[in-house]
Amino acid sequence: MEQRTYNQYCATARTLDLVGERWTLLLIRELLTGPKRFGDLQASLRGLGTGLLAARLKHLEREGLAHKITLPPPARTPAYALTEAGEELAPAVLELARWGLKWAMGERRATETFHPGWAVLGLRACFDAEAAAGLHAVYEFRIDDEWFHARIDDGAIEALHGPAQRPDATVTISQEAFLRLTGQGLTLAEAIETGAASASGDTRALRRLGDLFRLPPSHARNPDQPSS
Amino acid sequence: MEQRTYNQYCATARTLDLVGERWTLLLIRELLTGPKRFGDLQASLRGLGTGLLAARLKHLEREGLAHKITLPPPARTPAYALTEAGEELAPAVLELARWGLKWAMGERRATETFHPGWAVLGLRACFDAEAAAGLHAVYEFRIDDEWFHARIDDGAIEALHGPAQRPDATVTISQEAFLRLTGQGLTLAEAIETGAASASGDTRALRRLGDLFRLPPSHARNPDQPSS
DNA sequence: CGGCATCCATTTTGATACTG
DNA sequence: CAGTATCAAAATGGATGCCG
Repeated sequence: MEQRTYNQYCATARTLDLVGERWTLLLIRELLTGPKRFGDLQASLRGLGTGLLAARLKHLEREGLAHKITLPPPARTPAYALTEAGEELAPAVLELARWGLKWAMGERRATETFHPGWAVLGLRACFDAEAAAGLHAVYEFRIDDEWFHARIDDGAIEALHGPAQRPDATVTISQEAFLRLTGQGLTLAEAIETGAASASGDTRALRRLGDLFRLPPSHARNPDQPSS
Repeated sequence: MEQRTYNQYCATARTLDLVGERWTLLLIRELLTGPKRFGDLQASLRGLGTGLLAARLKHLEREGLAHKITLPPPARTPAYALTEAGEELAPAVLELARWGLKWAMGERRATETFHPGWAVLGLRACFDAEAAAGLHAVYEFRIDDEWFHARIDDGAIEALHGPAQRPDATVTISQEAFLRLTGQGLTLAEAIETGAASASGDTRALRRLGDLFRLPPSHARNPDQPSS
């Protein structure tokens, strides 16, 4: 299958031939925060059946965007990770995310699922390199039972699933509060005050955390309905 | 219709709900070089039928990404143009293009169509803002019977379909030669030497032209087949 | 748990014919 | 031209069932 192509000698069209089918870019989004297991991928992507997921993963493997790995001990379980080519789709995915933050985000709809990893990728989309000048710090985020870490090195950020080895600071927060943190005006300081979050570790690193991310001004027009 | 949604409270997924369907991003790509008429859009997108094209345009209108306009006199014919929200998809589309230039371009396949407008957008994707420091110039490109112009203002570039009002320099070139110019190592100077292109106008502006665009090193793995 | 195969109802698409 | 109507082919989704 998968013979459907735009048949255009155009870089955009060629890219969309590879990653433009339904679910594919969301699969890549999932893998951008680190390797994931088959079941975890499916759990994150409601509506994507096992058959189509297997087909999409095979496609990504065949095209050299992802590969099957065995997680390091003690896990030793199969998982999927991005190749270099796959990782390099990050700028494109983050641009789509930035556009969505500005033009399409609004309120969460009742039918919509949410996973903290998406917001962690949102951190990357909102990262302000200038604001991070001179900063070298590793933050750990514990959101309900999912842990993430972000490593900031000057103007660069890396945001991955899983605990940090040696975090400079740790933030523990409920998924619900984290959602408001990234999606709305709630600041980390406010979340801590109200008890929705708690933080520990290097105080200087924590003070800078709030300034590292900059949400684009929202111009979303239809915040509540899928608009037909 | 159009009720199919990922139902995820995620900026990337929301964006793909709006522009992730087949043809939609290519439609936006077409409009990024300026307003286009229904028929011209269809001519650029082989395989897209009139029915689907009409549906996609309606969708873009409903979502506020494009709108129907009447071309200024003497044309006075209907066309479609991007709104501000639509224009702002340019960074995402250009990132997809940059990825494609690096990882998916290779040789042109026998079945593939090509339109100069795509390469003009490629100029934007390859534009090197640093190299354009201090430059303010308008270039006109005449590629077979299609004319384009690029306005460079320091680190900014604008690349649109249609003639320039007052170009500083004009380059006339065959579509075939233009293709090699952007897709391969051929330089403008070489093209002019071999007679494939001719240039006129401000000499200083023309001399800088060749340095304004930087192709990413190609890592394309399967240059010739749609790979199943 | 990971992953493929199968069957089936529903959508989406592609191609073409047709109308103002 | 611009756009609708129509229909066949393909992709999707959902539910299983199976096998290591």
